[in-house]
Amino acid sequence: MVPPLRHGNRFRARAGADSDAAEAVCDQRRRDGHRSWRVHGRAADGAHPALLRRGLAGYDAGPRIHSVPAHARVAVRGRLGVAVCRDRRVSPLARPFARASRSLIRRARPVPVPACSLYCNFMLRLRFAPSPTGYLHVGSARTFIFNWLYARRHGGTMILRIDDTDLERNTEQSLNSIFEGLEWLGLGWDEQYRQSDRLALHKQLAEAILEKGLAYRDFTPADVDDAEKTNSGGPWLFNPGQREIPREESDHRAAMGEKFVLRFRVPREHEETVKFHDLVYGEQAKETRDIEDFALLRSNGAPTYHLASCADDADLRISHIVRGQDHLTNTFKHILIFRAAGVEPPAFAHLPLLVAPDGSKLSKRRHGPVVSVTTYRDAGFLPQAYMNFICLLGWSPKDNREQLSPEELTAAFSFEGVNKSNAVVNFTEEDPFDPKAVWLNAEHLRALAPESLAEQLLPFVQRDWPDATPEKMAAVTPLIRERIRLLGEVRSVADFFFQPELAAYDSTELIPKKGDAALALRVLEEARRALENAEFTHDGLETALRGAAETLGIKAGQMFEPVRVAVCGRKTAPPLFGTLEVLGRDTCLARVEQAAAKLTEKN
RNA sequence: GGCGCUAUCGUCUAACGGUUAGGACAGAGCCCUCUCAAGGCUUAAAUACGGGUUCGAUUCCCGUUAGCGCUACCA
Repeated sequence: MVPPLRHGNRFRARAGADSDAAEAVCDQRRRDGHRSWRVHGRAADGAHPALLRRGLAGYDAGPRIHSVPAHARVAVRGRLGVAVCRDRRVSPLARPFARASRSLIRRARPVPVPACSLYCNFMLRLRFAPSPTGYLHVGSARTFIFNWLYARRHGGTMILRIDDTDLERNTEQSLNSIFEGLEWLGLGWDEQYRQSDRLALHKQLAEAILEKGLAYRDFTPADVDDAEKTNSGGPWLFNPGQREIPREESDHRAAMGEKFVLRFRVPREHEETVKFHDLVYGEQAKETRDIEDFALLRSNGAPTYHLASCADDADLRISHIVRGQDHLTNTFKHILIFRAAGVEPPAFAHLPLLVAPDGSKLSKRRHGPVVSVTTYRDAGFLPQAYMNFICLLGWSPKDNREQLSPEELTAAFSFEGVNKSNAVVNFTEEDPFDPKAVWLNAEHLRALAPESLAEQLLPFVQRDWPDATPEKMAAVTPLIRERIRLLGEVRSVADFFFQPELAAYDSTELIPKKGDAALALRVLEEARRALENAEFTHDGLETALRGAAETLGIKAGQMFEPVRVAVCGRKTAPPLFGTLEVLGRDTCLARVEQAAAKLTEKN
């Protein structure tokens, strides 16, 4: 049986003996009757000194552990920590995920640790419980993020639980896609469970509820009730006759192998109101006469979502359930289950839904890949920008800030700021991304150090030009960083840097404003001379080309235009002198000569 | 149908009884400028509707309308 919730201790993490050393040990122990576990945090070289001082390195490495090791040792590396799971021993519950976990750990990126978690709060346990029936979509991602934010904000524990009780609809592919999405977000979690590993627990709870007389067996065959249910006008509450079957008869029929659904016996003897306080929606109440006798166990013996979810939430000591508003009315049923289990219900926070521009629910079938977070990843969104955007959907820091880093989000997050009405993700068929998301991404891109931006850009460039080098990328990056909004745009903005031969362009493009082909040719010839002799730096090139314009007696703009087209193959491009500098004298001369040839050919 | 939730510019949102209803994105215009961006300035744009309560309602209450959710042996 599920033991009642017990109040744990607020745990204050302490640094190791020498708080200035590059090693901090965080030794945590907890006994709750079900398991006890300890985590050793070992901060390797370069862990953030502030964290070491607070002794947080070990604990805050937590989010980097992607399994539930009974005894895990965690190393923290880098300025803000990448954890490496040193201990391969994985608890039986997590074993199915062990392989995925290792790859996640290998590829984990450092994640900023909020300055506000001054202690680890063992009371505070949040969970994200996706069901693997599709890819991770934006709404789920937001639910995950809000859970994570709240957990990190208050030093709690973040739990990932795969809700896969519906075996028929679950797919391995979907599971992978969820992990892919979460991996990209790079936020991590502390503990991980899979519901299908815990069926015994669910059955135990069902059993206990039946024993208490709070549930009954419904022997109505699955196909019978549908017709009656829908045409009866009022709400369906229960199948007639089934509630009253005496326990002995019920036991007997079950023993004889008759199929049944285990239903919760919602109290109907007298009027009663089920109440709870929602952190977002406030006081909620519903009459028991409006709640139907919902199923706990299906006729194949499998637990329903309601049962499995509550049993696990109780067993895992979940303190706050943060989930989509589509569960708001289900919560009354869950309260009833918790009550029947003899467990104090957790706190609830329901989140407004994310909807399509026409107000309909975001769905794969109707809206396509825009609902999947991997689409954003592939287009070149930065995870922190995506997180920023998604947080602003249904939540506000209330101080007019729009651009927030993950740390700032963590520090600012609270359920008070969560809005009650659904938020529209503004996309169209031509433009699959919300313009605000794109703008935020551009902002985050520019906030990145040039070196790390170059690093992120390189894989996108290499999709088209595998030979691109990090050095070249580093040189190009400053020229384009203000001209791209998504990492993926680098391919169309910087193509001429990486392409050996320029794509074909119309030679009339070379003709400057208020000029003709003859002028263009003169400009290119003068430019060639200038480029041959110029010092190949930004300033040297500017002096040379401006001088050339003067020699020809034309405006500087008329000079630059043909050169730009000759070198870039189009009129809109990054600033000219920097571009020439990066391209180098040989390439520039060759392209200018080619352009001149193009013009003469035509005449 | 029953029950529940929600309602501020095109979109995301602020204003928890007193504001010329604020900010951001997207749009328009101007400036800057070697093109394109970035940046700066300016501009247009909202309290769903009807009743109350109040000296005063975006804000509180009621109704209408609309949208969403739940109403499954899906989650």
